[in-house]
Amino acid sequence: MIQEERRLAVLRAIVEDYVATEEPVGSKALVERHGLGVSPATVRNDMAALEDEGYIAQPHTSAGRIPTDKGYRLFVDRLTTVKPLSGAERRAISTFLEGAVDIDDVVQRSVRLLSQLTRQVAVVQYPTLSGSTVRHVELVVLTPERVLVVLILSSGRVEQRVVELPAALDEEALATLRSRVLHAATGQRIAEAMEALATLAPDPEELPHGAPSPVPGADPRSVAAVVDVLLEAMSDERSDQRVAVGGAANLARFGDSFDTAVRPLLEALEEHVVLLKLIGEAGSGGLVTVRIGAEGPIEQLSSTSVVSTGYGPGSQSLASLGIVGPTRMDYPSTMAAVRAVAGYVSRILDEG
Amino acid sequence: MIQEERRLAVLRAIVEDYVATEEPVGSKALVERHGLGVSPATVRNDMAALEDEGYIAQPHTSAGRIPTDKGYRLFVDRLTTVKPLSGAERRAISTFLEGAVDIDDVVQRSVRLLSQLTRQVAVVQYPTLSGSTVRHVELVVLTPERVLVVLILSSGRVEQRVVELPAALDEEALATLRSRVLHAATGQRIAEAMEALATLAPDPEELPHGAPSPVPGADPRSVAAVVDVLLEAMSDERSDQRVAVGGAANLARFGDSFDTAVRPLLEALEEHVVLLKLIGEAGSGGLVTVRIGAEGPIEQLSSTSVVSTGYGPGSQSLASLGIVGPTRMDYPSTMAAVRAVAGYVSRILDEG
DNA sequence: GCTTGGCACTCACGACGCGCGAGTGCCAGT
DNA sequence: ACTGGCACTCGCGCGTCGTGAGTGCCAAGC
Repeated sequence: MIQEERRLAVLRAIVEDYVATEEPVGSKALVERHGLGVSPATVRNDMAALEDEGYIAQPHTSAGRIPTDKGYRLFVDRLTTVKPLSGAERRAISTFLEGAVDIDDVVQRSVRLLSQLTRQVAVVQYPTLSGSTVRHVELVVLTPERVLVVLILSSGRVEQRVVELPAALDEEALATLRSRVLHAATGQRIAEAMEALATLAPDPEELPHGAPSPVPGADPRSVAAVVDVLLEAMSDERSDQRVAVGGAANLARFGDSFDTAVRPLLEALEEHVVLLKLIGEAGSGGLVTVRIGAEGPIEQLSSTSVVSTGYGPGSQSLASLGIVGPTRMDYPSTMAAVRAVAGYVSRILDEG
Repeated sequence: MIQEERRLAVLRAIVEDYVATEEPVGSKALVERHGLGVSPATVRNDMAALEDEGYIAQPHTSAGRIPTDKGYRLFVDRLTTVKPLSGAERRAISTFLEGAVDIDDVVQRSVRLLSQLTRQVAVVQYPTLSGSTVRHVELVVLTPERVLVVLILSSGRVEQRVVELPAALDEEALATLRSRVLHAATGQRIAEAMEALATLAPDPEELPHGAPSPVPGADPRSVAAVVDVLLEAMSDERSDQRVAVGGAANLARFGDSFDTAVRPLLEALEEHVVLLKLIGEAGSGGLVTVRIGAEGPIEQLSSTSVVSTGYGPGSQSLASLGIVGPTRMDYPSTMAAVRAVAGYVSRILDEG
């Protein structure tokens, strides 16, 4: 075995041992637990070299070594062997997700599943609207002045709003409005649907005097109210940033460093926008992104890692899901779990 | 001042000081910080008496005293002076809740608000279905074999499900079904609506042979599918136990006793059923329930207190909301905040 | 030139001991 | 019934010290 090769083996062993024991690992323990076939002294030399290159560090002089962020990075990039999930795990995933009744349920189950599989804090973004198309729009009369607007998207998401009409619409006018809206929106992508809808309720100032109303027989103010609500629902401002979080109890396993690690993370978990930044920008199609320590966008979370990926029907990536945990985590298993859950969820979205 | 009276004053002072400083409070500090008008020695005698009766305890010999659960109980029952919210707080509550667009939004905003006002972990139950009535049911055709069922309740909640029909329904059959369903359910309370709906899709075995179908022209299997979904949506199994949680970051302020207090609480926060048991059984109509320490139903949470109350439109109590925190908390302010938020939310539900 | 055994060195950690001081309980005096 | 005085208790912080895991380096060996 060549030197360079063994050094990497040593690094891998250090990472694995440290992840398992949570304690700095020394040269002697290393050769005992892994069949390296060399003496502790040799390992010590390798460790000194690895330390020079910045892959490992010692918390204080004459203690064992722990991997640095750079060390974890190398480990993840070059030293991980794919660690397939057990059959039981795969079965658990599929049966657990099969039972979901709607998209919200899928997301909630995924969060739970992910946090249990990885024993970390799981974060799942609700599918974004922007990528999907409008499948159906329905207007339901509640009272003459109140209409329920239902928006159904190809992602499976259903948004509903109640609109207070400034002026009552009779059945006929409503039927006209319904058909115009359906014609404008159905089958379109969100952005296109929004443009088309906007023409139904033009700004009165811009309309040439005496020009025919886009929706004959209906009070323009009521039409505008309905359209506004639809546009608002589509503008994904709210839905875009919805995330589900689960497994916060796993934070208890951080054990040490409550203030430096757990507290900022707890705070971040409440800020959904921040969470999205964390797990966003994820690869898709089986590509799992790993962000180690300070590589992430948030300074306070420099002692945590993020493992995330995109998911969505087909091969598109409508949203992200992932986990947040200590840099000291079992990357191979975690990455496998994240990838598997994303895969199953994507498949379910395909079917829905 | 009579003895008995002063003893209570001493207990109140101990509670207030301990809540403020988080440290055992001694006799000398007491007379200095509160104008008790007696000497430390006298206070010591009173403290000894209070300790005999079980209201206070010392963590170890010759340390200051801290209130026991029994002490907090007496404090809450007899010694709290109503502590009205500041004008700024009242304004913050109302403007923050005004902006809500639907019932989910109201709940989420309430959680956030509560956790910020009290600096504790806030829990808000989504309004229960059982107390409310059916306002509207709509059937929307997606494809000939798929129908979207929308259920709108007086509580403002909207449930929607997609039904796969075993056999296609034509427009006419669907119209018939729609009118029958509306007739059976609209305006009824949930339980009544469920009974009425059940008659629309009777068990074929029980139906006398040749009897007319309740919904002529529609395939009974498809009718059954739609009715089943409606029944399921109404059976509140899912909605009943939905809760929103917020302010977990405030757990960081527990400081000491991570394992005994924070960990079990974190675990409980994930179990919505457990949470409901915690904040449930709450008084309504301005009555705030306080559960101190081991008074609660959950053994592991014996060092936490729960302050909760019911809320809902009118004076009914559709659901509960409250906070969970250390037994050492500022009860007067917390109770005021919980009561105020419940009041505002109830009023918003009235208007909706 | 890598590897290995040997050896002196370092330093975190837990145990032990000690003095301080806040706080108590009790008693005698008013 | 309250108060001042006084002896007593005991947790806490602090410095000391021994232990042992682990290191770095060197000289010998393959």
